[in-house]
Amino acid sequence: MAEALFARRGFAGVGIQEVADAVGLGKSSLFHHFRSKAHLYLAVLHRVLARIEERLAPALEAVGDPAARLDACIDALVDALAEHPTTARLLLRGLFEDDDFGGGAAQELRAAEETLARILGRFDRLLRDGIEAGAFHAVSAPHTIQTLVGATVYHFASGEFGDGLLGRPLFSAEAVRRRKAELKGLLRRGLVRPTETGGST
Amino acid sequence: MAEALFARRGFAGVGIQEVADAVGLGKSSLFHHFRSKAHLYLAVLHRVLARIEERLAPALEAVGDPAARLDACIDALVDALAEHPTTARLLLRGLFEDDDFGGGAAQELRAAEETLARILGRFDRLLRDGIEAGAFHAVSAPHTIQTLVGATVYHFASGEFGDGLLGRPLFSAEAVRRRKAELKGLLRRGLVRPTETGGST
DNA sequence: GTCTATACTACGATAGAC
DNA sequence: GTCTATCGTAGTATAGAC
Repeated sequence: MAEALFARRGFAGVGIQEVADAVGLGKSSLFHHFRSKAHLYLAVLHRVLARIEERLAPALEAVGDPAARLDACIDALVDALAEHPTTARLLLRGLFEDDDFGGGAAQELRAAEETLARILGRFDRLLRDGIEAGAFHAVSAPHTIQTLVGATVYHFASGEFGDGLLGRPLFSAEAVRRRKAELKGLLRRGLVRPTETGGST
Repeated sequence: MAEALFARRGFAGVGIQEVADAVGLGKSSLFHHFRSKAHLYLAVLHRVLARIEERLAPALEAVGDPAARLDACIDALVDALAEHPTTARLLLRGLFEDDDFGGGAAQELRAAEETLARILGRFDRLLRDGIEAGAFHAVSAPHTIQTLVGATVYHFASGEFGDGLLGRPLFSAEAVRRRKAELKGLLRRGLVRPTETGGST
């Protein structure tokens, strides 16, 4: 699959030939389905973003206690990223990489950017609502989003390095479960304001 | 500088020609200083890692209250990453990217990996010491390191995306100052255990 | 230590047969 | 819709003059 190749080595690091071999076609056949390499790459990226958005939608649209909503979002995001080892890497590349797509695929680029903006806009609203309601500490929403992205997307994109650090595969069921627990624990203590009724001690 | 080029577009995305033009030399002259493109890239990466280690050393070697040491490390790490816009991007690539350096530059690759391991080993010890001393909550040290890396390295590597999210340049003095404050606040509440004397409320 | 020239390969992309 | 063949460019790397 082209997705795995681009996730591992990025837009510039993968050749059309390689993709063609992986899907069992000739180079030229790929150009019949995608006008250029940039179109192919952006189509793959957008598909990943759409999948994330779909997985996150229920949790992001839920109503109720902000802290509970946040927990649900963390669970959904981690589940979405842990589903395929390629997802986080591709997403991380889309976030920080500054490839030159030549302007020919401007429409596909904007489609991906808009999907990303929709997802982040909902996270932003969740955080701001929670702060306004007094459920969260008065943090900066953008900075918290960045921390959240780093703690999830980067984590599952860290590949062999992450495996070595954890001492076990990043995508093992145990490591995924632990990631959720660690992250929710940190946020519950660090972001959620203690309620009046019943201290934690 | 080659550092800026590799930071922006990665190992595969930059050509020797481009680097040569940037430093005002001919292509062939570069091969006189570096045996191959991989050697050049890894030399750049290692230099960045060494710079980080140098900047972090004082904070990591300090003694005293674990919470204060952690704060000092956050400050030092953010300062190091904020010094040049290329540092975090190059570092992030080194962490998650899986380029094929052809095995010819195995020695340079190991040198970079060892420097990275030294830095992370010290962070690991700081966290474990703090947990053992009862100053930190009983979190997973590797997971916390991943969160920390994501919250710092990813953040300063996020480029235009981060600029847009924050509404101001990532590397502006105000944004850097805010990053430190947000991060230290999250960790003080989320990682550091409240002391017996004097609750926060 | 830097240059020109070149070898050789791979790249993205196109044309046209089937 | 897939193929073979090919174009033009750019890639890494080497050889050898200065």
